Amino acid sequence: MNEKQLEIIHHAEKLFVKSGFDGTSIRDIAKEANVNIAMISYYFGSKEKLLEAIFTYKIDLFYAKMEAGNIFTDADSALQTLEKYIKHFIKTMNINPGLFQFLSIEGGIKKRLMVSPTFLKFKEYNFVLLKKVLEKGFNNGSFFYNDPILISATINGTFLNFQMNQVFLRQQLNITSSEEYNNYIENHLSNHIFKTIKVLLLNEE
Amino acid sequence: MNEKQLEIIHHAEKLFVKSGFDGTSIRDIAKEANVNIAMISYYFGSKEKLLEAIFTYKIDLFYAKMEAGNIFTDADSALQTLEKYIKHFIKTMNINPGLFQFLSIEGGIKKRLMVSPTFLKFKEYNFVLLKKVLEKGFNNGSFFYNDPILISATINGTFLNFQMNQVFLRQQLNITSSEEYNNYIENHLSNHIFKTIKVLLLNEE
DNA sequence: GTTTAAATTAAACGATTGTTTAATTTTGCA
DNA sequence: TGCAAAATTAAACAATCGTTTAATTTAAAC
Repeated sequence: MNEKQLEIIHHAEKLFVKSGFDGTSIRDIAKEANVNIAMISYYFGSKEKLLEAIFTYKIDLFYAKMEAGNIFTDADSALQTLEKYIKHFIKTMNINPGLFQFLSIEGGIKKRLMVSPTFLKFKEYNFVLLKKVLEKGFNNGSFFYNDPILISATINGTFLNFQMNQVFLRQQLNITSSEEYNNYIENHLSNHIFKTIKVLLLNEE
Repeated sequence: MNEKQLEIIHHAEKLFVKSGFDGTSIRDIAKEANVNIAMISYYFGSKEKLLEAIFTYKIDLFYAKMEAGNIFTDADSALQTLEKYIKHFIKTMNINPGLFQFLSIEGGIKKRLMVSPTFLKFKEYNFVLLKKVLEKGFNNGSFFYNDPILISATINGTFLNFQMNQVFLRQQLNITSSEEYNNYIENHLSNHIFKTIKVLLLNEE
C-alpha cells in the first residue's frame, strides 16, 4: 500500500468513526484526504471495498500488536496472565480511539453482512485468545467461573461502553481532553475490568 | 399520536435498528409502514424529527415500565434491590430487542448531537437510578466498591455487547431463534451481570 | 347538505449519492 | 530522449436522497 492509499484509509477511518459509514460520503473522504474523488474507486474499487480494506488493515495491525505483547509466560500465574491480557488488549485497541466502536457498529449492521467474515474472524481470534488465557486457571483449579462467553461479553462490553458513552462519561468524570480520557481508559478502566473478572473467577460459591 | 403515526414509528425503528439512521431512507420507511412518503414530513416535519420522536416515545415508555417495577422495597436488602434493578432493567429494555443498541449508536454519533439531549437525560436517569440502588449498601457498609460510573459501565456494556454481537454469540451459543436468544439474555445474562456486580461489591480487599 | 379542515396522493424539486468516463499529467524504464 | 504504464483530473453519469407542491379525497362540524 502506497502513501496515498494509507492517507485515504486514515481519513476515511476518522470520518467513519465520527459519522458512520452511511453518514460519510466519498466526497467527504476525498476532501479530508486531499485527493480526487475518483482515486478512491481507482485504488479500492468501491466505497464498500474501502470499508473492507480498512477492516483488514486495522485488524491485521491489531493482530501484530497483540502477538508482540508476549502475554504468555510460564512463570506467570493464571491471574497474572489475565491481567496482562486485559491491559494489553485495551492498550492495543486504544491506539486508535473509537476504532473498536466503529468495528462493532459497522461489523454488526445486519444489512451489511458482506464485511462480516473479516470481523467474525476478529471476534473469533479474541475469543480464542481469551479462552487460552483462562485455560490455565481452570485446569489448576484456581478459577471457578467457567463461562468464557459471558466473561468476554463483560470485558468487551465494558470497554465498548466507554467508547460509545464518551460524551456522557466525560461529563460525569469532568474530563475535558481526549488524552485524559484515553489515559483514564488505559488506567482506571483497565484496573476495574481486571478486578471485576478477577473476583468473579476467584469466587468459590 | 394516532394509529398511523405509531405505525410509522414502529417500522422506522425496526429499519433504523437494522440499517442505521443514515442507512435507512424515507422511502424505505414509507414502504414498510405502507404510507405515502409525504406523510412522514407531514406528521413529523423531517427525518431527523422522526428520529427524535422515536427517541422520546420509546424512552418515555421505558420510564413508565421502569417506574412500574417498584424496585424499592424497604424490606429488601441492598443486594436484593440490586438484583431487582438489573433484572427489571434488562427485561424492560428487552421489550424492544435491539433498541438499546440503536439508542446507543445514534445517540452517540458525534455529528448528530441534536438528538443527544433526550438521550443524555435517559442516561442520566439510569445512572441516578443505579446510584440510588447502590446507596443503601454503601451506607450500611455491606458494599465495598464505591464507583457507580464503572459499575454502570459494566452493567450497560455487558448488556449492549449482547445486542451488538448477536451474530457471533448466537453462533457460539448455538441459538437459532430470536426468542431463544432473548430468553438467554433475560435469564443467563441477567444472572451473570448480577453475580458479577455482586461479587465486585462484596469483595472486601 | 354544505362548508371547512385534515388527510392523502402522485409528481416534481434541487441536491447529493457512488461510480465511470475520457482526457491529461506524471512516472519509471529502455 | 522516447515511450508505455500508472496516476490524476474535471466532468458527467444515472440513481437516490429528503422535502415540497398542488391537487384530490376523506372526515368532521355546523
